[in-house]
Amino acid sequence: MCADTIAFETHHDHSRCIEQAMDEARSLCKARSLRLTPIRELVLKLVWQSHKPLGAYEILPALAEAGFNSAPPTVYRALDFLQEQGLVHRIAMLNAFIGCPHPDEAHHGCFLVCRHCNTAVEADSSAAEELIRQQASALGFTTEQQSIEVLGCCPNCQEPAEK
Amino acid sequence: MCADTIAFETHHDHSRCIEQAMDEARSLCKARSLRLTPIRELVLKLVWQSHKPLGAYEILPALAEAGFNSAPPTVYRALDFLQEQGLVHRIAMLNAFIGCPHPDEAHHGCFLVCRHCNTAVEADSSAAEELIRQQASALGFTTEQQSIEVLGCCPNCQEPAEK
DNA sequence: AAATGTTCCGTTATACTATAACAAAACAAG
DNA sequence: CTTGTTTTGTTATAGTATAACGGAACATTT
Repeated sequence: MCADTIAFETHHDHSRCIEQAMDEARSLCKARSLRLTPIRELVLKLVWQSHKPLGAYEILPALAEAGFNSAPPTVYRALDFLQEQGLVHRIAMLNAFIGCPHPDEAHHGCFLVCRHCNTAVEADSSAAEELIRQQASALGFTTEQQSIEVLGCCPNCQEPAEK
Repeated sequence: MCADTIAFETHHDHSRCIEQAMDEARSLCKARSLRLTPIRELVLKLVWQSHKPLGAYEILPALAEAGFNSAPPTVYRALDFLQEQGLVHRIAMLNAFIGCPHPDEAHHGCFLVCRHCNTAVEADSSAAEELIRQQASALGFTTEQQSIEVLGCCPNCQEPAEK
């Protein structure tokens, strides 16, 4: 499993994560002739404010501060767009959204979410996914979309916060 | 992957599924000295009415008909109990609940949900789970709880309802 | 630049999902 | 039968998400 474990590196330069994500988003939208509007850009940036999944309603106040309309449909529309383009993922267990570190390649991903610090890492789960796909296929089931989510304890929280 | 694919068998005798599930629940609760109260029993039976995941609010009217109080906390309390005892699982993608065909063994399970007919099958995913657990472990992440959910098309819906 | 069709956004209302908090009832054990 | 515990009733509210419609912004063609 290769993963962007940078999220688990406590003191990484997070501004670079944000910059890179925004750059990728811009070039990806350009390549696809899609409009990364100010709202969509801001929502993406807010989601990338940390490596912790963010609820839709946590985004609203920041939208309001930035002078935008801030009713739920606004943020959900932006999140829908970003999800469709693979720029963010939704974590169903948490009803929350997290930025995708490699939106170029189509994938589902496997999310490791720490119960203690709430940090989530997206790990490549292609081996497990393929295994599941094949086993489902043996039952006559055609896989269209997978969701693999793991709750547990990240490396930083192992010692200090037992239970 | 071994799975109770009976859910995909269109004309199976479903009353036997229900009976077996209720029997197992009764003996399991007896063995654990827990009370399978009338409400809990009814909720479990309702969840087992079909092999399609059921929303909590779809259970309420049936509770009311049966003469019980039917406010949300009633059904959520019952569902919480049933989940804790492994008698039902919650499918996060759907905000819905489904009966567990083998509540005796602790497990997470992998749910194959058909987009068309909504039928869900619980498949054993221990191989994939172990793979994920090991890979997470290599990143220093301790797995506590896994959720594997698959959307797709079941064997019965393959031909008729393409897209 | 004006007209036109499309996409995006603002706005209001509402649906759906889930839990908090506290009192009353049922139960189990001594 | 009394006491402590578990379960249920009840009211209220929190949290998550979408429907529907009109208006604004944008891209394209003339």
